[in-house]
Order: sequence, then C-alpha cells, then structure tokens
Amino acid sequence: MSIDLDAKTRGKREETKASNRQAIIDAARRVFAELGYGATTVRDIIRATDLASGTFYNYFKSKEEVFQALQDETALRVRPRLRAERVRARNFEEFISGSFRTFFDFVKNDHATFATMRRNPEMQRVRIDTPEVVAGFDELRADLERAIESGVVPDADPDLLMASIVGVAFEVANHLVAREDLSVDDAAKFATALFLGGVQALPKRRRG
Amino acid sequence: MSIDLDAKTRGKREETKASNRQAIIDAARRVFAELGYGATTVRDIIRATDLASGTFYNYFKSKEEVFQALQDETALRVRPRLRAERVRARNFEEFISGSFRTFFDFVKNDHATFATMRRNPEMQRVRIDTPEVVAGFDELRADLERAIESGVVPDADPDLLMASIVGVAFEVANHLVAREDLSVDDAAKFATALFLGGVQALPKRRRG
DNA sequence: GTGAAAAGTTGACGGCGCGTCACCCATCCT
DNA sequence: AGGATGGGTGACGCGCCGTCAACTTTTCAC
Repeated sequence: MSIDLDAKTRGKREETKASNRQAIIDAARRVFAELGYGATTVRDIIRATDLASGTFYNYFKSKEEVFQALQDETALRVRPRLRAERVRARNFEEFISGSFRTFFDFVKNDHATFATMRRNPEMQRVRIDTPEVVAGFDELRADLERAIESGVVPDADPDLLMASIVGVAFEVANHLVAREDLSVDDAAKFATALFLGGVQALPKRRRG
Repeated sequence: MSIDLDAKTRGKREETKASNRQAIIDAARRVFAELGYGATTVRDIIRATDLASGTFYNYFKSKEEVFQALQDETALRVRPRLRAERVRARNFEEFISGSFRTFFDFVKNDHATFATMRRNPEMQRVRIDTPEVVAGFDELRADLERAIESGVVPDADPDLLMASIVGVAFEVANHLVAREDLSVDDAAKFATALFLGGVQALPKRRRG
C-alpha cells in the first residue's frame, strides 16, 4: 500500500484505461518523430505498444485524433508559461517581448515536439483548432483587445494583429530549429522590435 | 491545317502525353478542392479522368507530386506579377506595399486555389519547397538583401525578415479568404504599415 | 467468496488503395 | 508495309483500414 495512489482513488479499470491512452500517445509521439505524420499509419502506432490493433479505436478515431491529443499536451505545457509571462508584464512592450521569448524558448528547448512538424512534408504549421490551442489563442487575443481598449495599442483590427503575431512567431520559430547560430534572444529581440515598431505605425481603423 | 499547331511541332505521341498530364492535374485540382488533400486518393484522381490507374504512375509518383505540380502552376501565375510589382517600385515602401497588395489580390481573386488549402485539416500553408515557389522566395530575398546593402533597410537578419514577411502574408491571407468584410486594400495597408514601421525599429545586427 | 453483468481487449475479416508488371495496341520510323 | 518503341491498361499481391463476435478481466450485489 505504498505506491498505488491510483488504485485507491479509481478502480483498476479506469487506471488501465488512462495508462493505455497514454501508451498510445507516447508511441505516437515516437513514431511521428521517426516516420513523419504523413507516413505513419495507425498500425505503426499500435505496433509500438503492446496492445492489439482494435484497441486503438477504443481510444481514438484516427491518427489525426491522436495527433490532436499530442498537440493539446504540448499546448498544455506552453499555455501556462505564456499566461504567466503576460500577467507579469507591466506594459505592452513586456507583454509582447515576454510572449515571443517564452514561445521561442519553448521551441528551441523542445526540438522533439517540432521535429515531427518539420519532418512532415504536408504540414508546415500546427493545426490551430484543437481545444487547448484555440483556448491559448483566445487568451492572447483577449489580452490584445484589452490593450487596444486601454489605448496602449492603436485601434487596429485584432484579427490582423493576432495573425501577424502568430505568423511571425511560427515562421521565425522555424528558423530557430533549422539554424544553429540563431539564439532565442536574437529571435525574440527581432520579433519584438519588429512588432512593436510596426504597431506604432499602424493605420487607425475606421469604426463601423 | 488550322488548329493543329501541336500536331505539326510535336507528334501525336508527345501531344497525348501533354494532354494526359494536364488531364490528371485538372482532375486533381477538382478532387482536392472537393475532398481536401488528406482525404483524396490517387484512385480518386484517376477515376476523375478517363485513364487507367496504372497511367497515373507514368506521370507522377504520388498524389504529393501532383499537388506540387498544382502549386507550381499557381506560383507560375503569381511570380511574374510580384516581380513586375517589385521592378516598378521606386522605393522600399512601394516595394513592400506592392508585394503585399499583389499577393493579397491574388489570394482574394483566386479563392479556388486556396480553398483546397483551407479545406485540408493537416496543412495550413503551402509547401514552400517546390521549384517555382522556392524560386519566387529567392527572388524576393535577393531584392531584400539588395535593399539592406543599399542601406534602405536596417542591417537585420535577412532570414528573419523573409520569415516575417512570409508569416504575415500567409497568415493575413487566411483571414482574407475567411472574412467577407476584409478588403484587399485594408489588408495590404495593414501589413505594409506593420512591416515598414517594424523594420525601422529593428536592432542592428552584430556583424560576425 | 461467488457468480452474473459490465467493460474492455483481441485478432481475424471484408473492403479498398497502393504501386507494379506483363500484356497489348497505337504511333513512329525506315 | 512492318518491325520497333513508347506507353496505356487493369489484374495482382500486399498491407492498412475500421469493425465485430468471441473472450478475458474487473466490478458489483448478495
């Protein structure tokens, strides 16, 4: 009765359920990283566990769905960091710079996660519609709108502001994993300066 | 001897070869648009022509390869327009603004091309490594480096400049096809202002 | 503790897309 | 004309797909 914290709270049934799910996700992470998303099959994933093929479908409908689960796991790790960084920020400059830096830092130190992405020929960016990812974007957007509200940022189209941040962030992140000589600090400084400088120059939006 | 311009230059052999190739590409465009890239199979494409399944493989190795051919066709249409716009530009501001505007205009007026892209869950951006596309990027990059050389643009990392332009362009283009109320002009003004303003604020690069 | 019900795992199965290849026909060349 | 060449054809073997009936394990009531 020492380590079975699980066994007492939830029965053995629920326990293996969670463990199987995790086994599949872990196997998927490994296999995606090795073969790339496009080339891996559901069979490849299930073969990398000790489960039977049918079992896969008790947990996920397709490889697409496991992939989304993977992304949600990733987003779950980055989102709190980004949020914390935004909360800490005392002005808009810190807000932006903290966000870029945190994101780039994560990308650089978590190569493995992004390797799958890069190895895959048919997908250059993460899907942006898994729940965790969407939630993360929504948070950022809300903060951005608050900044506009309070006059710290010119009254520009929030959609386009978001699009620009996201576009620059992901595109620069690509170079961060591809190039050895590019530091997180340089990337963050670049993106921050570009964005902050750009925002100041933005045209006023005509109100409907 | 009126319309067979083809038949005299090249024999019937070459002619049907070209026509088959085009038939496959056209079918692919239709099928990708309807089913999305991920869901369509080589059989779907070939079924949409009156050719036999084996014939497909005389022309392309995989659906991936047809897709690249499709993209090259697209790039072939945009690239000259972008180049012309850059040549016409009398300063850096016109250079950037013309590029964004041309690209956005193309995206907005060529919905069909981008529908495939958007319908597909596993690919949010075009591949950037087909020959035509790469060539287009290279051109832009060369012009950018020339601008840096001549001092019009701060001596920033050209990779990151490119990444930013591309990131903003594609991300804003997404909104352009998704939103009815966003005009090419607004999008172009936004992207141009953001980028030009941002460039001015960029940190000097420490030379190696 | 026992036995029946519920939950979950297993792998075999029909269906289908894959890429190949032996066959065959249309075009080309002399 | 007729042999040679290029290339269209579709059947084939293979492997993956998602399903499902049979089986095993856990749970629960008594």
